[in-house]
Amino acid sequence: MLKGLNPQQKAAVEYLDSPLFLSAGAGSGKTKVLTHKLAYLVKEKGIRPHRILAITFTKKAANEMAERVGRMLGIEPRWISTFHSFCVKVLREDVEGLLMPFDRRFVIYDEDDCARVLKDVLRRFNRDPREAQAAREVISKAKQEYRSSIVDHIRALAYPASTFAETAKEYQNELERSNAMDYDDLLYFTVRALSDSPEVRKKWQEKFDYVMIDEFQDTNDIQFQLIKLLAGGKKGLFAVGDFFQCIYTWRGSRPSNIGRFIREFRAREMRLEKNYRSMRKILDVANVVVSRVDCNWSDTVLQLRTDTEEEGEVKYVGRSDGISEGIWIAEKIRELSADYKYSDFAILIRMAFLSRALESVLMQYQVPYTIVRGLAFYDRAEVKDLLSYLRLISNHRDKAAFERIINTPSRGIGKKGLSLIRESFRTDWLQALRETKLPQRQRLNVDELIKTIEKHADSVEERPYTVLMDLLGEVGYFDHLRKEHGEDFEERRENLSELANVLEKLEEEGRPFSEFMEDSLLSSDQDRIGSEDSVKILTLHAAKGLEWPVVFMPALEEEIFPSAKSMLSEAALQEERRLFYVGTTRAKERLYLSSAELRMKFGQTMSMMRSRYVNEIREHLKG
DNA sequence: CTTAGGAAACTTTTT
DNA sequence: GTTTCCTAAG
Repeated sequence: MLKGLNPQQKAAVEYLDSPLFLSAGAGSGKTKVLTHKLAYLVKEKGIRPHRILAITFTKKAANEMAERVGRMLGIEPRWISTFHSFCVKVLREDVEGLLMPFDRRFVIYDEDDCARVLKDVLRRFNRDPREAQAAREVISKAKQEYRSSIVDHIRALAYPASTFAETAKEYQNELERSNAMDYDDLLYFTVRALSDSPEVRKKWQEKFDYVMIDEFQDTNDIQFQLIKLLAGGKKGLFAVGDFFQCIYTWRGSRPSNIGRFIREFRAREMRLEKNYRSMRKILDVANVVVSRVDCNWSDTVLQLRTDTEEEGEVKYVGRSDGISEGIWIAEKIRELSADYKYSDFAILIRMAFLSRALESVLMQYQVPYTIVRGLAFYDRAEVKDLLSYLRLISNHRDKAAFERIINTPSRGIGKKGLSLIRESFRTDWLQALRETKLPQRQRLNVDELIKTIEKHADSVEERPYTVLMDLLGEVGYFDHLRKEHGEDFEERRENLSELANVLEKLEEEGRPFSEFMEDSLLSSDQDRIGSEDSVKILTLHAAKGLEWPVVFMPALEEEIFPSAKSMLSEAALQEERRLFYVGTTRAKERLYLSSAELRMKFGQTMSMMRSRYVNEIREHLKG
């Protein structure tokens, strides 16, 4: 289990005397330490694999870790997962019987569903539904900070955040009536379950002999709370992180959790600074960037070292506009494609909209590419519509699903009809649909819908594919598509047949529909990176933890990277710098930086200034 | 209630 | 350049 590890890695694997924090620089082999440590605990220390809990940042990291450990041990430990999917497991077992307004079949709402609910609530309070985004952020933050009363906490905030207190209350009521949780709720209610019930706490504390957490710099308050509850004084506690790669403070990460972990758990601290990923020139640049990152809680500056003799290449080019920048990238990829596969290339962008220009150029040059976020498959309107039908059929309380499909295809139910139906809601939407008084034409349409829902209610869980195929005809969905989206009807039908394929496979394997929904909601962008041989285009955030032989970082321009909004605060600028560091350290052999003088933004051509980061590393660039 | 047309906002980053 | 929201006529 210790073979192939350097002395520092080996020390971290073997150390068991107290909780341990491992500060692991980019490319220093932290995943290796995590997997070897897990295997070591099982093989050398006789701990049973399912008594080890390992929490990772993304599902992709969890799967990879499980697979690697599986190869070493012959079995895959059961408890390698993300915070969110771990919480779902806890809640499915223990949410009932805790005086909580959910039952174990609760569903998870994505941002779209949450926005739907929030907009409706805001409208009822005579407020602008466009505030939904702001309200969502306030509510999310309050839950992440884990206050005993979310509503009181919001009321006490500074204006205008405080005005969302009532909104938050009603939003939560609506989620509870739908038996639905948002992403934050998964953590919030898990922590509540563990803190409120000594029995539940004991059960989960005793389940694990050893707890390890990856990417610790990006944990938030409530996640720290959860770890504390699970730790329950055990010394088998191991966290790995790198302050310099903390890039999620905007959504609540607390890099200070590192210091807190060391203090509160009296953890031993170890470091890994030897880099096994990047060639020398890339590391030189990364070290310049990292030396400018403020880190006031540590006196030792991170300095990555490597033994490799190979130099690699770092190059910067400036181009006149976004298109010629794209052309330069496409030609470079062509030139290098003699020595590399397409999947060896990644283009890392600061903002999603930057993928547009790149996309059209790569298409012209016939370079196969995959945009990792773009529009995710499950975000397509037609896919969401049909999934909402299935959701409503399986959970008659699902408000977001109900509102999505009640008038899709059109049943003549508009604002008026919808508010009548909402008023009759008592137990679920099926009941509300039955009891609402409606004009005759609408009544007939709604009766059809009720019949459809009732007909499939018992089979949707086991036979989602069969139900989907029936549904398409019964509600006349293709007619609706042809009428509403004549131009790209074919494309949309393709998407639906892809959904059908997925569900057919699910049905054949005998996996339930709810499990499928859960999986797709808890997977990250990274999980959607396939193994196909194509150039990957993704945001820097999505690139965290990944690596490629050749990395492009285009659009290095002021107001893009660093972003305009980050310039308002020093803390945000610091985070941008860390993000730039994360970007440069994704590259193994070649790193190509570029910028353009003119760039299309909001459909207008803007004149851009070269990013400060390019100037800072100038002496390390050639060309 | 639907539809068409036009204004306005929109771009950080996401489990 | 695109999506989303609003309005006024049918």
